[in-house]
Amino acid sequence: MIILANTIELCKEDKLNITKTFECGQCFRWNADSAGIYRGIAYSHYAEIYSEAGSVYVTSDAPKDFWEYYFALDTDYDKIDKSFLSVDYMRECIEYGKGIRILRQEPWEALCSFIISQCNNIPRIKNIVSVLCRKFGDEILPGEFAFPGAEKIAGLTAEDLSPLRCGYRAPYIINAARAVDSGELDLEMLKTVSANDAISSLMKLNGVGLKVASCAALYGLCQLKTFPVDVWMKKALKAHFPEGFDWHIFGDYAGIAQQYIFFNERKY
DNA sequence: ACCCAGGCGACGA
DNA sequence: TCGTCGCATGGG
Repeated sequence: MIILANTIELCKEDKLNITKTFECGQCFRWNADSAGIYRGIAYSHYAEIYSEAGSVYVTSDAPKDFWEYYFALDTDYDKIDKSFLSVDYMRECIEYGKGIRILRQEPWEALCSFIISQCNNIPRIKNIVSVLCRKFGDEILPGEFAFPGAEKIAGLTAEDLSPLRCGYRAPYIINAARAVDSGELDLEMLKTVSANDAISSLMKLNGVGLKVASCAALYGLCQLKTFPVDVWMKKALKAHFPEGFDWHIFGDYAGIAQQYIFFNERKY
């Protein structure tokens, strides 16, 4: 039995749709039960989150401020959405994805998760991340494990990760953890530089190319200008946008446009 | 048996 | 700069 401190009303559900936000492919640690209650852990805070009667409620031991930060509730999505409407196709994407918010995930967790994501499918990514946490993360509540920090993974070998069954990605994970742990790669600092510089720094890691670096920057470094292009985005760009379309037209919040397009293409 | 999955890096042209 | 291929693993 898990005892949590308190339940808060976080915001109205027109501002935050938890199903879309958790299922749009940006995170791998939140799962709903049959009643639609999401359980997961962010920055070592376990939470239960649900929507009811027009509001989103959070039960956790973390203050409201923390969840406002995590869900980026200070960001004006209505205004940003409007800025995308110069591109015709965005109207249907925004309509379908309304209520998605780009989470401010823990930087190392985002980087590590998206290294795992390469050439993989979402259920298996979630499974590998789950085993990683259960095997190497701190048990913050009975049966609930935090994402293991880079300092923890840095002390392991690729063989130690064999229970994950993550194949050739294991050495990439170890190498990235060591770079972060040693300070050679300063993820907090990369929040403060340009999106392009952040991506370039991430791409110095073995096994981190443009796509993984873009996802780590967008989801873990608050770099909303980055626009990850994967197979789904390539498909979407080909099908719904003119030849030679340049996504930079979406400006400083291109990453949010990307999420709408991606979600509309995959149709969760 | 094949093919693919929110890719990457090495290689050859 | 471009296409091609191997890389582990598991599911359809």
